[in-house]
Amino acid sequence: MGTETYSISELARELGINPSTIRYYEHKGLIMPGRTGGNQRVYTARDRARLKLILRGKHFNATLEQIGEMIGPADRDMTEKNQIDKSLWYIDRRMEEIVKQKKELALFESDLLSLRKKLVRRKRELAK
Amino acid sequence: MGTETYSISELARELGINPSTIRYYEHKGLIMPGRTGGNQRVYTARDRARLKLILRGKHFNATLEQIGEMIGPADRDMTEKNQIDKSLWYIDRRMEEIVKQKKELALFESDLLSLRKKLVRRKRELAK
DNA sequence: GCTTAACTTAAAGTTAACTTTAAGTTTAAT
DNA sequence: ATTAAACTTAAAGTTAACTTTAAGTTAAGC
Repeated sequence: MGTETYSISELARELGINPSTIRYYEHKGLIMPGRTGGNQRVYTARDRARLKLILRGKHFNATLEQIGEMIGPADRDMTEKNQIDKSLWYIDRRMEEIVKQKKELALFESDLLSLRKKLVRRKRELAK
Repeated sequence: MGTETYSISELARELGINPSTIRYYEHKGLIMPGRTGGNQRVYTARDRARLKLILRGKHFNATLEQIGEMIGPADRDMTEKNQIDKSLWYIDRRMEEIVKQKKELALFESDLLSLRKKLVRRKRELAK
């Protein structure tokens, strides 16, 4: 029942990142896990989902700051209309960028393909 | 007739980057423009094409080092079979990554969409 | 010929995003 | 109860990719 929690190193191992990186994200305000009696960090499924979202965003060039703006502050429970509107605004901007990125990706792919062709042709020249 | 050349600042302006950035790429071995009698850099159409390729690669996460490996050294005229094979190998690796990147992009897009939905729902809750 | 914008180099400075370190504290296993 | 692994903080260190600076040199317009 939705009560599974993780220590920082479990989560880090699962996500393939350094525990320090997770602490760094916290330092930057992107997550805010709970603590045990002895002050050690405890991560919930929600924290894990946030982290995955952060990593996915990172994977194609969003800065941590942009990601923070999209997913909203970690502490607040997103109960304020203003905050929701702000997040929505950033999400919509990012969606526009995704469209652009898709186009750029296609262009780069075709650039690479034509570079590839050129190289193959040159190689054939050399072989003869 | 294919003889158009550019100064560093012309090229920088056209590409929307800092002249220092172009010098930095040269420092890293990615381009190697000619020089005037007075030692100032002269860029050809070929240099310009290389730069555009670098910028496009950058736009979605290739490091300068990876780019350098794909497009080959700036000085050599790509007349050596080994060098061509090396470039081809890196190009093919990058193409594989492009496929992955496309998938990730789609995943991120759907993550963002579901985050968006959640936010809209919560906003509606607050409004009632 | 003079001025000034654009260029030259090499080195230092900047920023984002970590990563490492040091010196201690907590938890888990025996 | 002891030991070792995992944790804690704050600060310093690292890396890539620039950007800025300083002290000159070259080129273009008048």
